[in-house]
Amino acid sequence: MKTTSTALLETHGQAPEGMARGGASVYLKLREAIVDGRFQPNERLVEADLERAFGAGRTAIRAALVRLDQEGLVERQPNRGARVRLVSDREALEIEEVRVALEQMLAKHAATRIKPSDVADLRRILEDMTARVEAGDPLGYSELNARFHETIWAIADQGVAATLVANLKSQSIRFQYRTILQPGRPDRSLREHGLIVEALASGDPDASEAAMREHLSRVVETLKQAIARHRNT
Amino acid sequence: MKTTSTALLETHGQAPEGMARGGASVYLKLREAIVDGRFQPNERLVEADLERAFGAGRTAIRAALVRLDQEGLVERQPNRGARVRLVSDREALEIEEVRVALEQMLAKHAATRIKPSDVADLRRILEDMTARVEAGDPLGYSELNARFHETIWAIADQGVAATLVANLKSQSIRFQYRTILQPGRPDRSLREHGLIVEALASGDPDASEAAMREHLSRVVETLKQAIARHRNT
DNA sequence: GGACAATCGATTGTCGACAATTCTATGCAC
DNA sequence: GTGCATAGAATTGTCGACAATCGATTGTCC
Repeated sequence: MKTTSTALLETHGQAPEGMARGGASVYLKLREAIVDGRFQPNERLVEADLERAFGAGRTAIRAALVRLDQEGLVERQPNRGARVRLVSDREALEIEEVRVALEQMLAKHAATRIKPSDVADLRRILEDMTARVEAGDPLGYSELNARFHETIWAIADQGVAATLVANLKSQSIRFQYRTILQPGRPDRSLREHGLIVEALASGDPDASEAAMREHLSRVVETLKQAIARHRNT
Repeated sequence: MKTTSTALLETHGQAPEGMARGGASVYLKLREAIVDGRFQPNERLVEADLERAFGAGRTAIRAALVRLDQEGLVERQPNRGARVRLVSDREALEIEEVRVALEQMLAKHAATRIKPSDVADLRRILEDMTARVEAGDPLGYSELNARFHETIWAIADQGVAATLVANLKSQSIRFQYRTILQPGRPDRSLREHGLIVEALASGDPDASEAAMREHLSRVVETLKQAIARHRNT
């Protein structure tokens, strides 16, 4: 299950040239492994192990770790190695708050640029989401949910904001199921997404921004409750 | 003229341990040099040269470049070295749009946490800003303007958002004078800042958010015009 | 003289070895 | 057994050397 398209991450990393030969992008492989959960939070990332695991030299591993550290997915302490960074409940909430702000803005811009074919795309995704809810498939729903939002980012054509929000998402991915698994949440979520599509389709920036704000504010609220129930700061 | 406090940048970089010995943080020194404009946009950053300039080993230089690349201040092309990244007019606008979204959100949160002493701090800065405008000192004004906003970030206590907005600012620092140097802009800017302080002082989140939005929207508008006049995409 | 190929210098990429540091386990005193 | 110092292993940090690549210059052919 590839969780996020890597396209947005390469905005200013090494260019995605034709072939990813040799140890060209250990970075991407390591990144995917972390985001997909193949490494646990706080798990140590020993360079020698990674060397064997990815068949790359230590130089490449080292560079990848520096990058991922700067990106916030990995935490490096001098002379003490690197670990998968554990994002706290508190920080997950902060991230979600930022997401609200950015996605609002993206929705506003999307409204001014949306084309009929884009509306069709969104409606199609919405239909699929409905099907998944009815099928009781939260995993599939989550996947489509991600695609829904990514589609809006693409329409907005604001590369800077899109990159940021994508990065934030990979950091907080561990928390994504805490919201959608709440009772009654899928149905409400679905309605909210519907309202977003309608607002966008009408081409009204303010309405679209408001609809997105409404939706994500509820997500934050749900997450807050889920975390309060779960306990630990 | 140190342009930005480095505190926010070390959120998850190497820890700012007691002594910055040897080549401990070539990263910070290089970063400062770039942000302060001691390297021109698009200027090549040859590792051997930097080695001599900073008295550090190539390993450290290399790590710093990787970090700065990930951060967006430097652009590295495989086998072709690193350059200071040139952010286009288009991208500067995108960055400013993101800043609007983030600072709105920060203002909203600041309103719910602000203490009387914070209000006093802001008012004091505002007075200094007024003095600089009257003295016709745009450089000093710009400096205080930065401090004004940073103070609000601190009050909001949203580390994630604050870090992002600080990073964005260092990327677009080259554009900061294009807005403030517009005729009539300082006076209007001053009034807008005054309204922000009042809204924050009243503790009203929505009013604070609105005031910040109003202010930064005008900044965006001004920048748009300045760029249109300046020509090049 | 201009287009193209070959060569050379400059620069980056990678590897291996060693130094420095941290972590673990062992031994010892009490 | 507990606390503490010490030795050894594991791991990271740094350096130097060499290979690979790129850019520019030179040389050659037409």
